[in-house]
Amino acid sequence: MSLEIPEVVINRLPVYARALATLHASGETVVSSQVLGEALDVTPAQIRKDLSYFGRFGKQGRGYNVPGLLGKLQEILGLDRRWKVCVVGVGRLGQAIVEYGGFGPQGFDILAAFDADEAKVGTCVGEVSIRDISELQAFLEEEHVDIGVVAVPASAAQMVTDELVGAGVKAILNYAPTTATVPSHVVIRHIDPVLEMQSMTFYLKQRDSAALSAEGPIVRAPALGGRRTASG
Amino acid sequence: MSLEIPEVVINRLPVYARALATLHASGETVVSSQVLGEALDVTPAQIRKDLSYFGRFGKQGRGYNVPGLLGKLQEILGLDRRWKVCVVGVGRLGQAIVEYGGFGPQGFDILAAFDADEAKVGTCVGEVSIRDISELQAFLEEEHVDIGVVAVPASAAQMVTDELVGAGVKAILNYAPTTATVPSHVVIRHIDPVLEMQSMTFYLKQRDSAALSAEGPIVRAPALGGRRTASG
DNA sequence: GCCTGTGAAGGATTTCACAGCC
DNA sequence: GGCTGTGAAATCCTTCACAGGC
Repeated sequence: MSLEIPEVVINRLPVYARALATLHASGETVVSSQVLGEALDVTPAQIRKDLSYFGRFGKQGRGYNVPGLLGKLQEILGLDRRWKVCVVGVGRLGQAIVEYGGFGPQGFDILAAFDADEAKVGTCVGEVSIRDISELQAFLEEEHVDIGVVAVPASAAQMVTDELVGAGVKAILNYAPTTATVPSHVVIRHIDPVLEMQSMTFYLKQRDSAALSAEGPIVRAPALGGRRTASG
Repeated sequence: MSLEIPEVVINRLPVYARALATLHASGETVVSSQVLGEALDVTPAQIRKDLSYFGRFGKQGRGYNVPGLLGKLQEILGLDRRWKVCVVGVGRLGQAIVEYGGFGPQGFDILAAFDADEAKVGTCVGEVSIRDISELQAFLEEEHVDIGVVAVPASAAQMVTDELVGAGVKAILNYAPTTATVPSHVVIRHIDPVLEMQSMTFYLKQRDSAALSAEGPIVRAPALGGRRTASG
């Protein structure tokens, strides 16, 4: 056992899981790789190959049991438990993240938020209290926080990231518009709508100029958005 | 001429451009692929190869001229002009997007926002007025909107996406937690922090269980966040 | 000496195509 | 007949390594 699993495969699993949850909610009990693939713009072969890294979940002639496969994927991804999250930076963006109701139902608990602004410290955003950034390290270690969310200005992002890593956080979601780097034993993902737009304009530009001339590079068609992603 | 350019390459260009802008702002005038790569966690060979799709921008023995390469990348990506954006859905998320100040300085003008809620129509978020969703099609065609941002509930995302595509929008940034699909002549990117977290937990789980047993699949180390989609 | 640009090599990922089973 | 699971083939992407130029 113990095959090497490509990261691209891991990134697609939550997408499959989400689609299965939707099917499940609407009462579907079986789905084929064909049908699932059409909904997600992925080839059926890719879905089957991806799943085959982890086991044999389907039935020939029928397809996959929806709740069954959903459960397996949740188990594989570690979504059958809850994870501790903290947010660093409570500006507009950080506030929106803390107030966004989408993390809790998916198993991610935002335990606390941190900021350097004295005026904010001690207040709350929703249920989450804002603490002084100087307490970050101690809190992370005491609470065994799993995921750190970075929502500070670009200029502070690497420093905050280093602090999170220093305190043993193993996964970071970076909303700051800069590339923070981490040691190889830590996972980091970047969310940046501007970068997404800036790569799309390349294709918009192609199309524009194609109307006028036959110049410019030819371009392959994209699939499965972003990162991504990659985004993405 | 006219080589096929991989999408992964296009997705990295904005990352390079952003790093160059930062270097430029701090007064640097030249940079080598080595140094740029260290800052971004990308191999120097990859940077050189990526750039080589578009031309020869460096000087042997020295590296790249920072403002020069930055300008070239902006030109390649179409960032030397402004783009028209509209936002569909003005809930909490849509509001945060419209109020976020980061798009304007990068050349993206949010012209309008649309919502189905009668109570919101006619009001403003910052400088942007909220219009009735029924006016979407007419507005898009009249204003030649380039990019549509989807910030509606998952259940409405595909319908809104189809409307955008139907009115000729060629690029879509989807914030809804669902996979909307588009015809191949349209580009779409998805932004979903929950999916990003859900793929990171896979690695967190690995680490946890690795401490207890030698079981579970071995995993390859990731690089360059997101996008992954990015995804991003 | 240092660094780019790039063919060629090596690896990774996707797709094909079909045996096997329901 | 329909569909999975999977080796093999094909494609795509990254890395190597070095010629060429500053």
